[in-house]
Amino acid sequence: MPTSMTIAEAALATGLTAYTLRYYEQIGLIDPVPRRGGQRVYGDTDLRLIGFVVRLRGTGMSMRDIQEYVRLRRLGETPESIRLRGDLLARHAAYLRGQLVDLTETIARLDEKIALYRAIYPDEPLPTPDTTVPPASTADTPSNRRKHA
Amino acid sequence: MPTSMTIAEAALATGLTAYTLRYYEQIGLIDPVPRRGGQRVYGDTDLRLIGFVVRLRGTGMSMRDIQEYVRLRRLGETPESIRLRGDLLARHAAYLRGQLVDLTETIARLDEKIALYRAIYPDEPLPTPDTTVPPASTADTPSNRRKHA
DNA sequence: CTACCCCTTCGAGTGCACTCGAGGTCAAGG
DNA sequence: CCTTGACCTCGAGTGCACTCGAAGGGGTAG
Repeated sequence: MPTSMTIAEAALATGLTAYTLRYYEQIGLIDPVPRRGGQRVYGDTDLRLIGFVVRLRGTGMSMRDIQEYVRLRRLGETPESIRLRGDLLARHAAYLRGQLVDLTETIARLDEKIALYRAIYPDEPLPTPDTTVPPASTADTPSNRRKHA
Repeated sequence: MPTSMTIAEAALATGLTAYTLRYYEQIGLIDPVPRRGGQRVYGDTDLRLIGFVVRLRGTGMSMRDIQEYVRLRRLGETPESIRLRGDLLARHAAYLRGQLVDLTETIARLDEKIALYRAIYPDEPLPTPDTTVPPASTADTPSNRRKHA
């Protein structure tokens, strides 16, 4: 059976709030969700698009560009639409590659500075800056992670 | 001779606007800049701190955390201040490592999707997604690059 | 039939990070 | 001396991305 969720369930599943889901639909960041008895019913495809949109937002694509992407999707599988979507995503990928470099550099600088500080007052046994991933503790107030970097 | 710049020059040098420099000072994101005849005179150390702050902002540290960092700096080289600064930076570094992973994953997914699109209508000779860095073309309207991701 | 609950729309409010304009000061050049 | 230009402060305005409350509706349980 195809999943079919209420807005509250979809909110749970996507990590967004019901408010935000309605807002995203209103501004065309996601396609209009089909209604039953006036109420939104979220299906698999809706959920997948939302997930993708959230990921794009999370990596800093502007609402405007995402709106454009979703608009192109609605046009169907025409050569034009497909080419433009590819271009849009390719541009964002290029942007992300740039970020990756900046990020790496910033991490290196921070590690240097931290090492300096620790060298002066090493109360804690320096936690060797390796490549494993501690569960990102900055940012993220309860219930609303947003904006990757 | 130590550099000493007007606010306009400092703006040029940091890539911020004069408005933003005053704003950052006002909210304590940077230390108060010394005045001569009422006008701000930016020296090397000011510029260096601003550069660091811009980098932190660029990688998504909140204004609040940066304010805290700068406040700690102003307390001088006490054990307390140094330890707390180290912790603050270490937390941000951990956060960035998390981002790095997300970013890498998103790039991989985008490349997949792009390859799919290109496979359907390959008008352009697929630009092999390698690790070199094309000059990040998304975002960045003239004069005001902001917010990394 | 009445509660109850979750849903609906609409419009207003919030917080962040700038961004700008008005009105004033000051130092250098003509 | 007077103008010019860059700077100053203060307060208000902007754009983004939510976030919320009020008022009302539909469907199921008792």
